[in-house]
Amino acid sequence: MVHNQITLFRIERGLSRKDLAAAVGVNPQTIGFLERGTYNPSVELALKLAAVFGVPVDTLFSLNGFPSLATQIAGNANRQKEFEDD
Amino acid sequence: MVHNQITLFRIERGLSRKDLAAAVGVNPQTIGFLERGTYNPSVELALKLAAVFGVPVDTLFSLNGFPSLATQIAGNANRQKEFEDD
DNA sequence: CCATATTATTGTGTTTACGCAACACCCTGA
DNA sequence: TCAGGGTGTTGCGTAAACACAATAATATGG
Repeated sequence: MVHNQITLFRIERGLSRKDLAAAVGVNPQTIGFLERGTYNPSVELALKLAAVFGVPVDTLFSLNGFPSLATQIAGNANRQKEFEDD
Repeated sequence: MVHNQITLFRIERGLSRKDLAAAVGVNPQTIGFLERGTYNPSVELALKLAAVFGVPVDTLFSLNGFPSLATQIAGNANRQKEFEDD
C-alpha cells in the first residue's frame, strides 16, 4: 500500500483536481482515485506530480505513510533549529 | 518514457537480478524488463528499489534521462567544492 | 432561489505491469 | 568438457492503471 500527500499539496496551491489532472496529463478521475488511495500510480505519473509541486517523489509518496502535518512542520522547524545551532 | 539507473546501482552493490528481485519482492524478469527500459513500474516498486539502495526515488528514476556518470560524479564534486568554498 | 464548480461514484473498455514457465546464449569454474 | 549461474526473450495469463462518459451530491456565488 502506497500513501501520498497529493491532496495537501494540491489544496495549498489552490488547484482543483481538474487543474492538477490537466497539469500532469491525466483524467480528473485518476487524481480522485489517487487521492482516495484507491491505487498505486506509475512512477511516471509520480514524477510528473512531483515536478508540478517542485518536490522530490519521496515527499509525495511513501510506503509507510506520513506523520501528521504538525509533526512534519515541527520536525522541520527542529532541524532548522539544529542547523542554526551549528 | 521513464529512464532509470537501476543497473548501475545493482552492479555496484554486486547484486544479480535475482537478488534484487528477491529484495523487492518481484520476479527476476520484472527487473530485466525494468533495466531494459521496456516499462514504467509502479511507484510502489520504485519506492522499494529506492529503499534497497538507500537513495531517493528521483536518484533512480527520471523523466528526462540522466547525464553520464562522469558528469554526475564531477557535478557532485563541484557542488561539494562550492560547499567548501562557502 | 438558481447557476456553476467541485467532487464522488459507477460502469465499460484498453493497455500494461507483473507472475510464471520455457528455452537459448554466454561465462566461469570444477 | 560439462555443469551452473546470469541474462535475454517469448508467450500466456491476471490484475490493475488509466481513459471516457454519465449521474448525483454538495457547496458557493450570483
